[in-house]
Amino acid sequence: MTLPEVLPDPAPRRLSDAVLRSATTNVFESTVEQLATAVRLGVFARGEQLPPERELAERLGVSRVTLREAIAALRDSGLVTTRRGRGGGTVVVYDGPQMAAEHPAGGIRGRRGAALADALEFRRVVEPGAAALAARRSLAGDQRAWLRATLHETAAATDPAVHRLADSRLHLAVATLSGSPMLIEAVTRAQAALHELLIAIPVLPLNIAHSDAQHQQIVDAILGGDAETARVTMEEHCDATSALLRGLLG
Amino acid sequence: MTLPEVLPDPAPRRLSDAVLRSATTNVFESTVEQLATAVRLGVFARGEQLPPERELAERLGVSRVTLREAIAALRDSGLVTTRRGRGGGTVVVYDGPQMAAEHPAGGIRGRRGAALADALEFRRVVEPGAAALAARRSLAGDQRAWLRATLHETAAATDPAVHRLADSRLHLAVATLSGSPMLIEAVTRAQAALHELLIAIPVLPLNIAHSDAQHQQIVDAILGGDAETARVTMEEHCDATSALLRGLLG
DNA sequence: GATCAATGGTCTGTGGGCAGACCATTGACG
DNA sequence: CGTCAATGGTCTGCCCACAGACCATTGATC
Repeated sequence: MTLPEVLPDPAPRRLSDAVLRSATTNVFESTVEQLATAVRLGVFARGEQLPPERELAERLGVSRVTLREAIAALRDSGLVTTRRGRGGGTVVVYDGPQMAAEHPAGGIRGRRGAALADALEFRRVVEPGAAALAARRSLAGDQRAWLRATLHETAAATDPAVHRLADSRLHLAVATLSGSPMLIEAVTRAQAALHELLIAIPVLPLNIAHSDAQHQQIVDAILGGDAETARVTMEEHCDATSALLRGLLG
Repeated sequence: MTLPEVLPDPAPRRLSDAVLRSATTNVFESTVEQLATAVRLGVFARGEQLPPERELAERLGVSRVTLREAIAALRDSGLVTTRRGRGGGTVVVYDGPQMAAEHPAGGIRGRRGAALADALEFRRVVEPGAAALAARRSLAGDQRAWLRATLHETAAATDPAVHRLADSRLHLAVATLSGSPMLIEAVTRAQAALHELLIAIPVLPLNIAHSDAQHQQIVDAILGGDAETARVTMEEHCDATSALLRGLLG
């Protein structure tokens, strides 16, 4: 009897194998996942209040009971706290990730590693695309200011954990300014999938400086309406990140 | 009292507005949607059998009862037929879309039009990305043959409805050969969103010839490992399609 | 200081979707 | 020609999620 060999999925040869996806998980878990991701990616900043339960439940297309259970899970994880009464609500207390001191020994392999490699490739397609699209838009004054402010926060962050959070926010801001809901979702999914990996990036000052320089160029290109530069620079940015992570994937 | 004015969503200024999505629909409907889309995009060819219910249910992450209800819906729509017993199963009888004789008067506006414009932009990002990625892969012999065969079917289709179906299959095949599940899903969603629009494309022989020439170039570039040409040509291909559709969006 | 609006917290009944067992039908195969 | 494996069809009990009403707490506001 041979050992059950764990292989990555073979490349599909039939469309039906490639296209049919499962994607069904229970509502509670996906709600927890979505909220936890939003908090961990810095969509809600520390100290910021979540919307009231009734409103948030409607926005997420979920019943209030389920939303409350999800929030309770976040509370148990120490991401948020909740206070009752007028002026109360649920506020974010999350501080930024615990930066990994060491790489996971031996890398990440198998199905898990394949999913991460996939996310890296996906990201390299959608983030440059979003940057180019944002550059083609005629952005309103407050949108331009918001982008500049987000860039500045990222550059100003000294603590690695804070920098990681600000970086996510910047990338999501670029996606948001593309104005394409489908692209925003795509970038969000890529960032969410990679978040745990990105935490493990070596936080050498040189890396951060290089990354911030690219951020600056990307934002300049977007504000200057130079779509091609925005795209290419974002590609290089993604490639730089990938290179740093390549070793982690075994 | 003023009329309730229907505005497109304003561009978000806060990440939470951009990132939090609802995306909750009941399992039955999304299963119907997914299967119907697969059939209409030609993922299952006419005469082809769907996998047995037990297997398909597992692949879709859905209970067999729910899957059966979804299949019943397809049957009611005349997309498939079902026979019992050994050698039985559910067979696709769908022939291809009814090509629209005329453009919808006045174009498609409002929220619906915005979603379609979004899908066009999204497609212009993910399809060229998928083509470039496919070109970078070292494809196996049968994968190369499959791509060539799919291209040939598209070029050989004379009937507009058949051509439409083959075109979808070709684009999905390119995405599949990118090897990235996230990209495959992205392209599938773009194609699904645009399918009803693409049906309305004027089927002038000149348009089809131009489209097929681009298909040929894209496939050549992928088989030749020329990622940049594959990307650029696919971008032009998407742009050409967009231009033909622009008028439909009001 | 009294009021009350805004917010989180709880309860109840209903329905959808599930797992798993079992039934019915058909044709492939010996 | 008989068997039986493969497939669709049905039934039962269970649990999750929902809608919506109601309760409890708090602090703005007057």
